[in-house]
Amino acid sequence: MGRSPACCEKKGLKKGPWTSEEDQKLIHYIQNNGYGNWRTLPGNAGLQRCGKSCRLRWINYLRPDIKRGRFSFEEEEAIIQLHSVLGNKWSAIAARLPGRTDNEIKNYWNTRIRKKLLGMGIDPVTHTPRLDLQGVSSFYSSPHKNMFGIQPVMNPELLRFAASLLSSQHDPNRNLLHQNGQENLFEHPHQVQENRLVQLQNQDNQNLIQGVPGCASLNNSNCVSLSANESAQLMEPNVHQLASSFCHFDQETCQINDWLYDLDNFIANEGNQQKIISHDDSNFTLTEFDFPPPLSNLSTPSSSPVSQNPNSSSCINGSSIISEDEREISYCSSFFKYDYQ
DNA sequence: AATTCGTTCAACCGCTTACAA
DNA sequence: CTTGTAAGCGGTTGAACGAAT
Repeated sequence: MGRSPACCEKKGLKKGPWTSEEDQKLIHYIQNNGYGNWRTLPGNAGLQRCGKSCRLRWINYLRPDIKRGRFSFEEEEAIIQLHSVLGNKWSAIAARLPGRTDNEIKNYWNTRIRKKLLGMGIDPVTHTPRLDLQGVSSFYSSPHKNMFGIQPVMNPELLRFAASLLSSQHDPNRNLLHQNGQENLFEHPHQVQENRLVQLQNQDNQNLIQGVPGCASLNNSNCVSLSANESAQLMEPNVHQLASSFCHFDQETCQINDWLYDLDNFIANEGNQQKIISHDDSNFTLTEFDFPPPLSNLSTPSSSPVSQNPNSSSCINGSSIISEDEREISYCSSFFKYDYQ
């Protein structure tokens, strides 16, 4: 492919912070002429900058529709959810957060959210509990505040469950998951093509649980079971799983109020599939979605607002973070349910 | 008051992608 | 099909700032 633009290598062009005079020149020029050609823009606008620098300055700072200031809690939550699906696709994430730039989100992720997740024992890359940490499970299940003064924010049972599933991937002999039955259970208005319900038997999952640090409390519980094939599918190493990490955090009282519904989900993305392990009062549910087109084909800039409703479903596909079109694309051809009680 | 350390974020750099010739 | 160019993207850097010592 081609090299980077030669304009960046030209000598005599100014680098570094922009002055207000330069800003005014750029704003004035774009307001009158638009920004069709960044290469020729600097010369036409009377700026001693390369087009790349002008573009960046406009997009990240001068654009009139930029929302500046602190990220709201809803925005932060949206970033985490979107990152769990899209990874470091900052521009794709920014496209779903009106008024925020990719650069701003990237910075915010690297300086705040990433540290927060690490502090809570969550791998910010995979969004899974960091199993390398000793006693991570007890960390989550502790009724006390952790070292950061924040109460555990995730459903500890869900964490254990996800940790169990994760751990089983390393040992094919630990196929404790057993498919028990099927039935149609779910019919979504968006043309679900194939529904599947798998009731999971109560099984002795000692081996599985013992393989997970801190999961002893699940001994004798009724662990779910997948077929070997399905288990292997779910446990692909490249699966991204979201241990959705934020909750109702009352900034005034500095207390965790309750589980967000969002917090009871792990979301796994694998190729064109998304798997969500969710939890309600008595059941864990594994939901599997097919994405006919790859994620990269999901629409770009959407003006759909970020959900402001804390009660909205955490299912990424079902939230308003993703546009109706995308939602339609995302809805699945198959639906698995694994009960865990 | 001076220095050190940590954090933030604007800007840069290098690479990839898209597209036209 | 190949090549060159512009635009876009993500990782990284470093100046500025505030807090801690």
